[in-house]
Amino acid sequence: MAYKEKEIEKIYYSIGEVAEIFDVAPSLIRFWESEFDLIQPKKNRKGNRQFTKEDIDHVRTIYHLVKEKGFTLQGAKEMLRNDAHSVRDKMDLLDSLKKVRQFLVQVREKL
Amino acid sequence: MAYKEKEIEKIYYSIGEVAEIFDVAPSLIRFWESEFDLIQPKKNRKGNRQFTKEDIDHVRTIYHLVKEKGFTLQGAKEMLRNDAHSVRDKMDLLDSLKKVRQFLVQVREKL
DNA sequence: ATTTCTTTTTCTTTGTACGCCATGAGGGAA
DNA sequence: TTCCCTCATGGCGTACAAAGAAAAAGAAAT
Repeated sequence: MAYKEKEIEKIYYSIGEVAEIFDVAPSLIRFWESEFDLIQPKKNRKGNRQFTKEDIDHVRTIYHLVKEKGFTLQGAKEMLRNDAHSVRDKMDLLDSLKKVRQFLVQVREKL
Repeated sequence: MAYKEKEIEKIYYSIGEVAEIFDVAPSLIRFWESEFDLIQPKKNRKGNRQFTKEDIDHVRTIYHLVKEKGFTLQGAKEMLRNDAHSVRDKMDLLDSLKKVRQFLVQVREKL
């Protein structure tokens, strides 16, 4: 299982691999990179992008805002202006609040 | 000041007045009405839209999500799926959280 | 007060600019 | 062959804006 171990511990991921993770085209990853400062993968001397897990997590944040939450690119940029790291957590908190409210509404309806 | 009193207590507002409030074109208000169930102003028998203050507040919610927060129309619709009333409040809470975090980061930097 | 003319506001339908990518050319490295 | 690069161009749908017609509201004159 040495190979598998190596896979798990892989440091860099190609743009094709990243694209596959999110089921999007590589061109979209490149486009987002051109739009968002948050995405800045290293490039080897050949020019190929090398994504770390952290880079991929940044892509995940963009994906979350744009594809799941429905922000425009401009809106996503605004969201990222202050705090890039915890935006996803806060959006999830927002969802939690909505769920809590939903629950309370149901409780009230029972009374 | 009877006239002014009457103005203040006005019940219905025209689409032009509503558009002016948000500094947008009347056509945009009509378009939003066609897109969002939340906006459903009464129409007189001539067909002219008559917006109550509550209707205007619904427009304000759409404006907030689309023009200030940067949601796509689809994203805004998703936000409104569960709870139309308190979305604005929650988004403001989100902003508050961001401000609190910003403050804490600054405090940490001082140490 | 009423008629006439002009401007404003509204309506629905149709048109369109731009955001958000996708595709293609032309090429390099493994 | 396959995956990657840059740069240019293409294209589809979103998000409105414009066009055209009709009604209403002023304004001027009688």
